[in-house]
Amino acid sequence: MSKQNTPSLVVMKSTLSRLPLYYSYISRLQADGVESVSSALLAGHLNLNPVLVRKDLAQVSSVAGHPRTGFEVKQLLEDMSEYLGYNKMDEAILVGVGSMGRILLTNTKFAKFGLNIVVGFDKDPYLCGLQLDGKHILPMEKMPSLVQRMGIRIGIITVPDDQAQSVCDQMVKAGIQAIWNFAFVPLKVPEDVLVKNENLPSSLAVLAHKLAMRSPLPKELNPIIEN
Amino acid sequence: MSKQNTPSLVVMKSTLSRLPLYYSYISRLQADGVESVSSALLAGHLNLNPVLVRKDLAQVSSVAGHPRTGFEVKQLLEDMSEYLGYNKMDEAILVGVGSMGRILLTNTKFAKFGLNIVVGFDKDPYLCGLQLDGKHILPMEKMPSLVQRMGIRIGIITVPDDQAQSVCDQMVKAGIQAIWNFAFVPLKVPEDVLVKNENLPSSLAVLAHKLAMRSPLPKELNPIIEN
DNA sequence: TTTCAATAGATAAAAAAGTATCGATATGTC
DNA sequence: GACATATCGATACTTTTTTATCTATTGAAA
Repeated sequence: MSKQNTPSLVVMKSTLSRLPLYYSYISRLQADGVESVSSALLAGHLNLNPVLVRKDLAQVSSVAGHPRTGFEVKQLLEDMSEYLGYNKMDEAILVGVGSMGRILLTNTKFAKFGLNIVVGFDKDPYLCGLQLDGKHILPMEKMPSLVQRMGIRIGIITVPDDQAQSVCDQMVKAGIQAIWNFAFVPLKVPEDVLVKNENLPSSLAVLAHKLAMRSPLPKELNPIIEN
Repeated sequence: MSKQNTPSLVVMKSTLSRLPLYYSYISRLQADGVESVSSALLAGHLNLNPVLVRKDLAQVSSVAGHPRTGFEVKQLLEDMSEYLGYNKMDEAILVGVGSMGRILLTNTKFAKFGLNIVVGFDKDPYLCGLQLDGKHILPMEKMPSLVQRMGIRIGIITVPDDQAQSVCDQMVKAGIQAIWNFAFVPLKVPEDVLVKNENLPSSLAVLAHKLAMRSPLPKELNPIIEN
């Protein structure tokens, strides 16, 4: 679907979560010198329905795909990059420089996905002042002013569960508009603040339950792949 | 809904992913001495629709909720525990004792959720032989025999992306039936192997896109909370 | 040049997930 | 003891997401 066909301006959340997968795979294709890609190929590789992939691509591609060859890799990557905001970097702060916080803070891969975690905060005085791969760790007190001064909109919470709500409140007060929450507690936020929870127990529940269901009946024969 | 009303034996995946949230919250209630809980209370706390919560609970609760008071906390926790398999521990191995691997390997919280990561594997000879919080780290070569000997069915992949498929293949060959994949690559597996992907870029895409949409139009007024 | 298989795009159907509504029923209040 | 009300359970409905089907078009091979 090219833009003139009035694509639905509202993107499906599910589409959105698949796009990075497409992007990642197509990037690798490009690195291998491949110049065009079909939805069938993508679907096959990602265990998805080809029609679903086609519809997803239609949402983001600025040009129609060519019958018989598919989509041009270069153009498609540009469109997806644009669409996902991988070009214009979003800046974020992170609170809680524990083990998980460190992983996120020092993971260089986020830059590729348009996220720049500019600094980490922690209440531990022994951590404050240190740097991890060039990322400063500052005391919590400095959070509000930095957020405001830099106009930062995204906050990442990687503190222990029992401190998450308090940190969340401080973030909101400082002006943070979107929170990526790695603590396994629901956060209470004002209506205009966005929260995305990352929770492993939920994922695990799905996996474990399916595995448990498996034993009695051999069931279906298609590979079951969950994102 | 009590069991006699022929509850749909197929559980919604979405229900399954919410159950741990209920469980966690209700556990805290119990710790506070609360003895019964209503779907409205749960819903309010978790930003969900009360009807949705009620339907979820109906799937797992062995007894009907009481009008006016809701569900008995003790019984409900037992039912959920049973349902989610938090009682009977699943054993798992983990491959890739890097930063992420270490978090999972040493996180004591998984035990509460019915997962026991018994050992970590790594190809780095300097890591092998060490222990992390009592969890041994062994060389990859020992993986197949251990998996077979202990009848382990779950494998966790926390290696760099470019090694994930290879590790996956080895796991499958060893007899692993379900894989929890923390690498950001799709895994090719036989049709009878279960894969659950954990991918941060997908989550990020949803968050970032919603945030981007936010700026132009102030839009809705309800808090937007994603799991 | 003609034929043909692969592919996109569009539309329709189905499945999954979530929401609204209503009557029934305990529980506490008057 | 009657009544008001919070809550459940069931049904019906809506929305979202996925899948199926059909047509047109294109590029490559015969």
